[in-house]
Amino acid sequence: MKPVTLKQIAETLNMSVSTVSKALKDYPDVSKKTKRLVKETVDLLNYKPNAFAVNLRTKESKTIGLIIPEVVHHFFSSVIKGIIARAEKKGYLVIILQSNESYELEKKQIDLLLSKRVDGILISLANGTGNFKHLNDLISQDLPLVMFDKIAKIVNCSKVIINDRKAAYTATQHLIDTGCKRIAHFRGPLLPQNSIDRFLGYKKALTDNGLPYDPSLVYICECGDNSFEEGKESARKLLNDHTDVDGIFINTDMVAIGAITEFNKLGIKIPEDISVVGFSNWFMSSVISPTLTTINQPGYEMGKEAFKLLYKEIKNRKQNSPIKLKTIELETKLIKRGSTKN
Amino acid sequence: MKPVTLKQIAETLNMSVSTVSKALKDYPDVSKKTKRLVKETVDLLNYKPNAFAVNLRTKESKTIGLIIPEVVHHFFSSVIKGIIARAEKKGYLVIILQSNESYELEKKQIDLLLSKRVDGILISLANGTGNFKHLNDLISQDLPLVMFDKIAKIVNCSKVIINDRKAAYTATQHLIDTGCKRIAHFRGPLLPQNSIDRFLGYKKALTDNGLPYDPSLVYICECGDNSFEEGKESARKLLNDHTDVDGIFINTDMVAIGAITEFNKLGIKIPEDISVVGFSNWFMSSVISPTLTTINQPGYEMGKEAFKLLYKEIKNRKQNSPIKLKTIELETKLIKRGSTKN
DNA sequence: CTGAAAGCGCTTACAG
DNA sequence: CTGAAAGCGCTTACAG
Repeated sequence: MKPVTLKQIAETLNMSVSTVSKALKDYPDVSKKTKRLVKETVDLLNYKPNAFAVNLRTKESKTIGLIIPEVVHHFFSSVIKGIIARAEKKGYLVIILQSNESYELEKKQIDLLLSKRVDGILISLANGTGNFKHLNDLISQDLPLVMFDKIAKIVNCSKVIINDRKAAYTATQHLIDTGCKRIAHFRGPLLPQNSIDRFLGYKKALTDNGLPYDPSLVYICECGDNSFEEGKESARKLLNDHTDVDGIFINTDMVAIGAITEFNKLGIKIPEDISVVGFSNWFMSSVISPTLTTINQPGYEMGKEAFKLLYKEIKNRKQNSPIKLKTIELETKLIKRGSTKN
Repeated sequence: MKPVTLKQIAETLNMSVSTVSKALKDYPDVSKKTKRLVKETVDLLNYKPNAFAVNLRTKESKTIGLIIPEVVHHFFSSVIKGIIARAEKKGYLVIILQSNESYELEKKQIDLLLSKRVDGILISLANGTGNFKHLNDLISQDLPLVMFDKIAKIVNCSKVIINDRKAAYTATQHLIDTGCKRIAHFRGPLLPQNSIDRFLGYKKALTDNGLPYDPSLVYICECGDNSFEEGKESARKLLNDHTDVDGIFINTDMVAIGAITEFNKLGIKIPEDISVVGFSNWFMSSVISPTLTTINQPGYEMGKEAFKLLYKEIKNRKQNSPIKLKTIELETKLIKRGSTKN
């Protein structure tokens, strides 16, 4: 059963293809009667415009690309949900690609999306990405691009972020306020901007409060991702290296939960012996024992805002309106729970 | 900067568009020299075929649609990962849509994908879906369709499933084998086939072991999804209704973790007072305390297999080969942990 | 108000 | 080995 075409509608009605097309698009210079007739026949024959032809003519696909480091991840899957919810409302579909934190893959995927002629791209950078030519190429080709969460400051496009530095400062300040004097930091992998910013916030909170900054208290993740296992391992290392640490600010809830699990196993009391603050407010952080004090990171909203920005850029480009790049900073919040003292 | 077209390549080389096109596709009747020349120029000008035109000619989009009840979900996001990994290898892109467990949305999304002319559709049914006309329509339009996890047995298409009934039987048997005599079941929402099958497996294990089946021990989720809150609530209800229950088989790990959290809070000892078995082997089940005995449900593999089946169908249809529908049943496994007696 | 025509950028059967 | 031509199914500027 071949799909019905405009031509067939035209033939059944003894009209020209142009008239049928215009009737369907409610052109004002088509008679009411014709429009009615066309619409009836379209319903009757269950006509659906051939998207391929429409794309070719309009040079639009009504599809955007999304590149994300990892799909199986509480925060990112919330972002995805926000993006596709918003996109669907505006009639856009979302092609999703996973970079696995690899720069090489990310580059290839940008190319793929480009050759598919998506109308725009949303991206959260891979941890491995330290070179931004592939992104600047997009911009010079005038393809709307919005970065979110893991961004590169030097790339000249719209962004949706949180203030990682400020949030990390707040988290660390909370540890200090609840009596911690010797505060460690699990900072995650080296490259991504948000790891850097969270580290800087941690450091600034220390020095602002007159506490010495000690690099040996900062644990870097060599494996490249923020895993449960990493949390366990860093926790063990920390106990081995230091006996006086009374607080830790951890880059990500998943890692924090790993650390807590390990501390529980080793009989370290939280928060009595060591207080812990995580980051992201993953659902699980309210479930483990003790519950985890953390920073709420609004994933769903981030997805929504990122799509909204992209949509505006696509629209402006179509109307040749000037494009003003924008960086939206979403609010974070400290969620106090059982892993820190009252 | 407009994208480069075949025509421009042809002009720079003083060739016809046809020759350039054929050279690019390595037609055997084009001279080596021409091919070389064309490929050089293509690289030089950074030519990328216009996907819209290619789609229109070949009537293929090299894109498939994926409809999934919920993105923010450990099991489903693993499936997504498996699908896009496999799809990328075969040169297919994946458009992802979320039905929010709603039949109406699911129907609309099928329509959307149809009008986008995707090459095939992968779907896991919404809990709200009790009517299958929208799916049968796809089949009668000859669009490749593969269902996974939450399927409808009566729809005549390829499927990737686990044997929910058998897995539930194993889970319940394990409770019996470890000494439980009065076993409850949190069965989740009413409609989906896998809830039904897990319930049937539970029931059969009871009767096969000479234990009475008591409907008052089966808790149905009214809210329609399997949530942490539901687990807490059902746990409370259960304690209120019954004092002699010594084991529960729970539909999903998320719900089981809710229940365990509630039991922990109320001082119920697991597994001494009540043993608990979950379903899906979510990462978190190895982290909570006590760790959760559960059934491993291979999400990533399911995604991979589902795409492989769809790919084969797409290929066969192109070659007009006969299409043989297939149902793949993936292995599940009981993972014994701390929430059941040794 | 309606329709003929051009064209989007490819692919491919056909001719030479 | 190369190229002219038709056509995929639309949209839209233009003519009448």
